[in-house]
Amino acid sequence: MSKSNNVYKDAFNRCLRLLDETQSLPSEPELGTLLGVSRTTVRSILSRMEETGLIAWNKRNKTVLRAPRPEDFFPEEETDSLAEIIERSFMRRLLAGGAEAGMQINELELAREIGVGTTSVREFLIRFSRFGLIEKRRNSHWVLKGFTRAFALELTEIREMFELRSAAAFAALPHDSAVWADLDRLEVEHRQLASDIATRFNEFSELDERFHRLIHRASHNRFIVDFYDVIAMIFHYHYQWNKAEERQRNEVAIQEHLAYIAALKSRDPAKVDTACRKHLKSARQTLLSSIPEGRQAQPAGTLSATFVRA
Amino acid sequence: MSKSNNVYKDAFNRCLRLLDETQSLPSEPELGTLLGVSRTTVRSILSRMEETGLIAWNKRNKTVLRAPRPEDFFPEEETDSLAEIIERSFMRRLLAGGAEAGMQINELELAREIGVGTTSVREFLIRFSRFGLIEKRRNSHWVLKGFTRAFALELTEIREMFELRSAAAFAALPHDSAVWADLDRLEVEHRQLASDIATRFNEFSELDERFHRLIHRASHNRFIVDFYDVIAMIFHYHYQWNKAEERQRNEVAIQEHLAYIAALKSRDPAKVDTACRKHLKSARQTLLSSIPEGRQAQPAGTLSATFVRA
DNA sequence: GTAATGTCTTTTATCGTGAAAAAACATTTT
DNA sequence: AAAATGTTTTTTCACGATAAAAGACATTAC
Repeated sequence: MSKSNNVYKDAFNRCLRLLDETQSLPSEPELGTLLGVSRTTVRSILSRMEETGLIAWNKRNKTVLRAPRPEDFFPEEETDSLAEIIERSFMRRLLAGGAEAGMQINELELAREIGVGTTSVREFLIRFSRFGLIEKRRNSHWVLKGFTRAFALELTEIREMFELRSAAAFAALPHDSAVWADLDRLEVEHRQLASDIATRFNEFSELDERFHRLIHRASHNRFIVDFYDVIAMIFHYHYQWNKAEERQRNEVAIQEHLAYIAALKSRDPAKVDTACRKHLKSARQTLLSSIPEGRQAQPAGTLSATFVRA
Repeated sequence: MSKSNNVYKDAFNRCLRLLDETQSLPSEPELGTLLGVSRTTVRSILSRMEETGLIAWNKRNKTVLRAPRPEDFFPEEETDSLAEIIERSFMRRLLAGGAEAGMQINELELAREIGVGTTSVREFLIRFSRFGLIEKRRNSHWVLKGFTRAFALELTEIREMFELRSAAAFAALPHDSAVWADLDRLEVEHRQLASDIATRFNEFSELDERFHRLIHRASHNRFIVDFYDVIAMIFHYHYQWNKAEERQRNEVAIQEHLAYIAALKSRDPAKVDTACRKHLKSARQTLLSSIPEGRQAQPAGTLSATFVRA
């Protein structure tokens, strides 16, 4: 089957949305930059749009003929990259229960169950290993370390160390730094979300990530910045997993963020430290409360073969 | 060509060295544990040893017939795993000069030059990416970030954060913890090396790694423990690269380690902090001094095609 | 009956291959 | 001549296949 053309399909869908806004599309290189793909892919997209009567295409002229209809779009599930598919599938198994620490992970079985090649699974596992949830035995299988309380505590320990340092660095940034404008914009977004919390509370997790990434970036340290990938990944699945009291949790977090932002703007190290610690403490609490120690295993019969008892 | 049998060859060589010490070899499972390989590999080894007249093998009886000769060993270079070969080759290019930040890394070219498949190179690059020296552009090539002064500073910043915390945790460990015996043994080894420094100064880097890993382990945090892989990797190549004043540097480091060990044994947090800081400071100095900012690029003609100007 | 050996099965490591996508080069248009 | 389009080449991504190595099961030895 070689390679799926999800890059093309995803870019095509995104390009369709552009059609609503304009009468004619920009040049090929410009479209490429806009969509984040090469000109080769742009031309494939344009070809199909011409074929399906969406545009008239003649050299530099790309006139929009009609608005896109739902059936013009490629199905959502065909636009995901293999890596995303594998990650989702793997995380579902990991969080579904029955995945206890010490179990073996079978590459071949995982590949079969997801319906992909072993190479993709191997590469995924290698990439995934930096999250500290799995470990490789030399010349042999992977071992699951488990999404345990210990894991959450180790993760938050580093997070707190890194964020306190980043926040201090942030507050020390010169007045003319561009980050202050970024922070102002994020503050506005926080206030907007706070006032619409009843309907939009599920938009918080995305805002949360952008806010913390901005702060971590102030460290100017690639290891700190990169570590946020681990946190983001865990929180992403954690948010999906634990919907209990989501609205209230997010409401509290927004207020903590606003206090945190105010402290940063004061540029007073002590205030920053206090606000940061307070928020990190409740973030840790939230994460820990979602990990019931001694999670019950599923009946053996329904247990997927991906994770195998050692 | 599929898979090389380097596991077998390496284990065979190690098993040859066992022959000197005993009259007869232990059971197959026991040998497997000893050599860190499966029984399948053990049996291959025994088969060959029988064929070449090294042992007489009949079921449980594995009698040594003669001492191994140099020609019995497999050549060293055939015992390396592909990952090691690729890493060495990659690092040589990286440190050889001409590899400037921003250059593109070409998987296919790298694979061709080393003489391996692209899959192995891809997997290596994914694993290697956690060291922070390269970065992947989505759907595209890898970008070299360069072994620069900035990299060294970011690395040491994290190292210092982690080691200070680990050292404090170490000193707080209960008296009956097994680590104190480990520390005592390391202290003895340090003293021995110090007295033989003239001839054995090059053995320090291995001792250095063991010492720091022991300390980091006291953090009981997988992210801290794993991060030492990054440090170890950089120092490993750094030691190979920068041989200037190696003996004197190591002599100083040993004394700092001994002071550090004494501080740990005192279990006085303030003393530990001071000794740790002092050592980390000179370690950073050493690393930084080996990175000449604005390293000169080689003439374009001799430049390997692995790294390509963007 | 425990622990070894002997045999068979499964999994991992690596390659070559081919399609998707990017990138490079050549040509045309404004 | 700068920037677009048209064309060709190269690289990345993903797969199935195969030998090495691990692991599981069956049998034998102590």
